[in-house]
Amino acid sequence: MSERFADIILPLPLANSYTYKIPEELSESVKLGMRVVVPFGSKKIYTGIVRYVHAVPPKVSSVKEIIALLDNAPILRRPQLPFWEWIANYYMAFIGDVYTAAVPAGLKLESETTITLNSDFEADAPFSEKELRIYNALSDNKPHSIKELTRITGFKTILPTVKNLMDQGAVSLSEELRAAYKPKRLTCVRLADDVTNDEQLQTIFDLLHRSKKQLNLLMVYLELSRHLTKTGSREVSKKELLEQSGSSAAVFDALVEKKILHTYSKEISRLDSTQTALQPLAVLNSFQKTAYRSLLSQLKEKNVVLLHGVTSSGKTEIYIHLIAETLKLGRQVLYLVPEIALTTQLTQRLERVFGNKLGVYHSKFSDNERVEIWNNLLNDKGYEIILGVRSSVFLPFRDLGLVIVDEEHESSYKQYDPAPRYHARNAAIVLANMHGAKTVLGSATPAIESYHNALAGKYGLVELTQRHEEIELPKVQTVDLKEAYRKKRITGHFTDELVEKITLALSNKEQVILFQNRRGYAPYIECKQCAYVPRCPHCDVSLTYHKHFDMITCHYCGYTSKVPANCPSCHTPSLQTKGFGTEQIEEEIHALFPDAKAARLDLDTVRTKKGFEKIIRDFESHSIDILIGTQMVTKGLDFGDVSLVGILNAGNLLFYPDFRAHERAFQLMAQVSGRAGRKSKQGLVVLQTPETDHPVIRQVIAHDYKGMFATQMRERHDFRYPPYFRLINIIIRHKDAGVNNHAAALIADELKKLLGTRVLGPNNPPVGRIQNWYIKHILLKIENAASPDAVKEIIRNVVSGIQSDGRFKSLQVNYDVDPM
DNA sequence: AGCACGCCGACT
DNA sequence: GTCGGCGTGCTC
Repeated sequence: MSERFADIILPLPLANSYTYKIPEELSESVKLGMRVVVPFGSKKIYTGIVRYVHAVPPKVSSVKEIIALLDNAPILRRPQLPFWEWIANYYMAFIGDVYTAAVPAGLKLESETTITLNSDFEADAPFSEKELRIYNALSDNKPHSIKELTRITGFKTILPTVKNLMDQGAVSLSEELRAAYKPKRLTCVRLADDVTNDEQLQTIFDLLHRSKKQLNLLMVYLELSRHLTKTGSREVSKKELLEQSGSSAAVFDALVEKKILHTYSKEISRLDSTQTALQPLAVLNSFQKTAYRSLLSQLKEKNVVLLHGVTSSGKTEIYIHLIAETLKLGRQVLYLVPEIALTTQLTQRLERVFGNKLGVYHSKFSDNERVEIWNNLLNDKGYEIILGVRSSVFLPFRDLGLVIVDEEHESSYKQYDPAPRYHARNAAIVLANMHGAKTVLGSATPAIESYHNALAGKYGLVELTQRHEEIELPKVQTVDLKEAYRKKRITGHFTDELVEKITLALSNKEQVILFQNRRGYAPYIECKQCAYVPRCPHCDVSLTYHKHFDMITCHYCGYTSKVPANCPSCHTPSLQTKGFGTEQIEEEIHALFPDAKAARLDLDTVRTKKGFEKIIRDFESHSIDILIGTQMVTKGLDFGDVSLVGILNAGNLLFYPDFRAHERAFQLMAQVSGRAGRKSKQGLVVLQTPETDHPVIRQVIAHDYKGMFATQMRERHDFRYPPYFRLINIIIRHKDAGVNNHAAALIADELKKLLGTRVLGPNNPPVGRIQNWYIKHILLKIENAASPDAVKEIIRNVVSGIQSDGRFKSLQVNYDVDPM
């Protein structure tokens, strides 16, 4: 039989795929989408994905062999590989980076790759010296990683020898690699088998009449297990029993010893599937019904429909009805949400209706939990609905019928930091098309692009203008910050008007949300003598002050230092904090309203999965009166008793050097305003701004999304921005500022020769140096009619031309397609 | 990404 | 005279 080869995707930022020989014994079993273990370079072993199987030997002198096949069946399903390829191509990313982002780490262990001795091995030929050394190193019967073996034996390259040993059957890859994921187990308790009726139970009670604690524990068990009621029993865990009864493990052990209780181990899902009774679908109100019907009929015509519904119009209820319809057809649903923020309240709502058909996937989950979701989906164990953030577009769906992208305007759908720089909303639409599924985009303040697509007929459009339960849209009142400062009618960052309204709300036992967009306004230290500002030694930014630790930190590279006692420049003790963030607002609130309970909701207080939920619960239960937050408070949280929302400084939002600044400012202010208002009482928004007459401010006051849209479309057209043009940002980095400038200028010149005025720059990004890498940007504005593929090809050619120039060897070039 | 190879500074 | 710094190129 002829030799077979496989092209393998490696979890590395590499442009080319690598071809390996398929060992004879695996030639029948290696299939697309399966995981294989391959050697790469002199030392490393990676878990790769089979992309193609073919008979064409690669044009290299030596072809390595696949070491092992990890799967009996592919871990990727039908459209996943083409979907990865689409992302890599559209977003100009390496497919290896897509693989890294898509598959949980537990499914692609690499550096931990370990080797174990086979206990039943019998040698039929003597070992070579090298083989023996490795064999001996493993003779403690513990798994050892390739790295460890290299260290122990002192050999430079041990892989071929390890491979020989594997071929002889002496050693094999440890099971850890195959089963990196271990199911979680839980110790449960039940009554001994021979206790079947009340009479026997009575005997046990008599037996225990001297052992009060044991009797008590037993009673708690009977209660928890509902043994005494007729309506079915439930399982009780040992942990739960001990907690509920307050008993010690000794008391428990005594009952087990007496063979009254019996323990057993149970495999449990790490993902909470609380067994609550399912609720039927809620009845839609008449506005929702109309919208729902319109949605259904438009979904027949269009693949994508935009649901534009004001805050609190009950979009979620409509989604739930759509989900139920999709499930009836036996198809799956992907429900995308921007960040963890939404999931707390939403999970409960969906779980009440769909129970354990719901799987949740978000960034705070451990890798084991991610692997569990992946495997459950892959093996069709349960999940029919996935509620998840951005990266859940990569899960192995069997048959998607519906994709919901909630708060579709949210910029957190765009990944920036590690490549691939993909937009989950747009990628989800492509994924849905690959599945033959429909997509519903939902927002109270749609992205300009989405609303444009809807008006242009590319998407369907359904508008919901009525809030449920007759909640009126809030009244928005502006306060002129400039005037307040001039007339000294301001304390810290609170104008007299805002203080007055907060006082009123608190006296009515109503809750308050204060919004402070910290971005770009982080607190920093300044010398009041010489105006010196401490800056990061590796990046072009000033350091952010953290009062809590009394340290200054760089948000780009993590550089941290103590605050110097004296100014390093003029040596006087004149350093003081400047700017303000939520931390300072919280402090001012404590000074202004010492009796009110205030809490902060921002990245610092939400680091843990519990942190966010606790703050939200405390606010829901009125343990907190005032919630101070960043954008996080805007994300779809519903609280019943918020009567007042304060926006501390709209100027921070309006004067951003970004073509989306006004759109975002409107969205943020509209969304945070939407938190105000209760049944039968109109909410109030106090909007502090340096410019009360700014068009965006006027549109926020009037709740005029369409006005904002019209203004923005004019600007986008005049200045050649999306949705009229596509943007591609080229990010050029080098350790040497001069070389970087030179290279950027050459790339821009070359591109201008080919693409003319579509090329802008090189520009200086807001932060021109990060971790000692100097950065330049070149922005391309491509008309919609042009072929994006052709443009990307031109860019790649120009850049590779420059990179092959000896002067620009260590130049780094990255791309951001559709930058946010 | 990570590792080896290769060419220039501070040490036995 | 060597050890080791990180710049550069390659990995099927």
